[in-house]
Amino acid sequence: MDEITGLRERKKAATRLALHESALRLAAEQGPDCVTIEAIADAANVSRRTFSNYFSSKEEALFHGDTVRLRRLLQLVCERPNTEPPWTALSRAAENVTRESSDDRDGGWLTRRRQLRGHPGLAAYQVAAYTAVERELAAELAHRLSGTAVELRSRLLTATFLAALRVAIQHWIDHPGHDLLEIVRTALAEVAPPSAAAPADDSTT
Amino acid sequence: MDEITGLRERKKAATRLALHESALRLAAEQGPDCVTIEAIADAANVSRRTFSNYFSSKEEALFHGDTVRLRRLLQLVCERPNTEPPWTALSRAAENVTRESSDDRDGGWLTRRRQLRGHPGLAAYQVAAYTAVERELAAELAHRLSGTAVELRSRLLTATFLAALRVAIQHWIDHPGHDLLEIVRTALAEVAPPSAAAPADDSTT
DNA sequence: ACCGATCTTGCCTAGTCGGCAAGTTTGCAC
DNA sequence: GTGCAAACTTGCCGACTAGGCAAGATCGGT
Repeated sequence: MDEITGLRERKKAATRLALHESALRLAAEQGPDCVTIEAIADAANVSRRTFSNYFSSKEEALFHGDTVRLRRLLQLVCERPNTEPPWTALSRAAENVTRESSDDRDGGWLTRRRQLRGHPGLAAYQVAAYTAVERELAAELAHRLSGTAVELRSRLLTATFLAALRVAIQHWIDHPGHDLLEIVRTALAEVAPPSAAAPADDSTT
Repeated sequence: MDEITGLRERKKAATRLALHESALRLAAEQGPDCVTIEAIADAANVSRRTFSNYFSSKEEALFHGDTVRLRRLLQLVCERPNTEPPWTALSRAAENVTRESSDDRDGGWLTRRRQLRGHPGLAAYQVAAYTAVERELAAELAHRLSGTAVELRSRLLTATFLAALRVAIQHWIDHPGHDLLEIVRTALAEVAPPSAAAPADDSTT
């Protein structure tokens, strides 16, 4: 990708990451509602106003990680060969992004995330992160479909896929000790459309 | 159900409905961001403070209709016989709630709703309404499942079903002139798990 | 008719969101 | 290096929101 970027871009990415991690840490420690934007900004050593330059709300900062992963997922799907059937492209991309994620998650991530579990007003924002890419992902899949009602079917495929992915990750957060990749595979297989033949278990990246 | 309620309950329902409809109308007319809570409250002839007694945000008021329908859906699913396979119970309940909805929607509903289409920050709240019932619905479905990983499978089933329902309705809003019930049927059939045999087309309510 | 529960309303505080205008940092061309 | 333009940070500001609290109004049951 864009390996080398200027100093400016790197600083921006650092600030955004610092804000995101401060938000996650503080929310896990004190509860999401007790944390003010000002506290998050302070923890990241920027002004309250700068926070607003990066995120439009506490919740957006909290789920920035999810947003990044989902955009990465979209990118991976776009990079898969056009000849690949839609569901296969989705599954392979999901497996890859799952593998990638397990690398750059630090130790405290799961713990903090688990402390935010079940908070009612928060789950909404997580789902919002998923639906934000839904239309773009559906548009990409539409290229790979043929037949009637392509638009409806691509949106259904995408929505189903994202829903399964979301449930898999939530299930993993709720039940410690399982292997995320395995849960993701199980979930995707469970909701795979009949059109998608049982995927051969080769690791053709 | 609870046919006869006291005056108090009826008044509460009326104000809640008035607030909801004022919100929908004003948001469609002036754009969702330009409308203040005060304006909505004024249009419904209550104080700004009373609005907060009913809804915790503009968006919650906007999508109150969706929330009601989804809770009704949950109720219908619970009322279906326990012997019915999960996906059948879901599909039948969805068809019924769709039929019911087409009655009590006034003429301007679809028009107003279409004007809110595509607003980015708004779609998030709609999805939130769906996920609010997801866990409850999954819990009900868990009773009807057997085998391994009941929790994961019931959540997957629910998430898939709700995603399909949401996409169907959005598709109907985006593309005027189609029959909602038909779109819902098509969508549900498209994502039906292989375990659910093609449903016989009898109208056993 | 009365009382207690519940609902409405206004007041008030803390917090959020985003425009604006300095002041500062970065990228780049010379 | 120097200088300039674009982009970023920051504080200040006003409009809006969320929700606690208490006074008054309304409803339901006896």
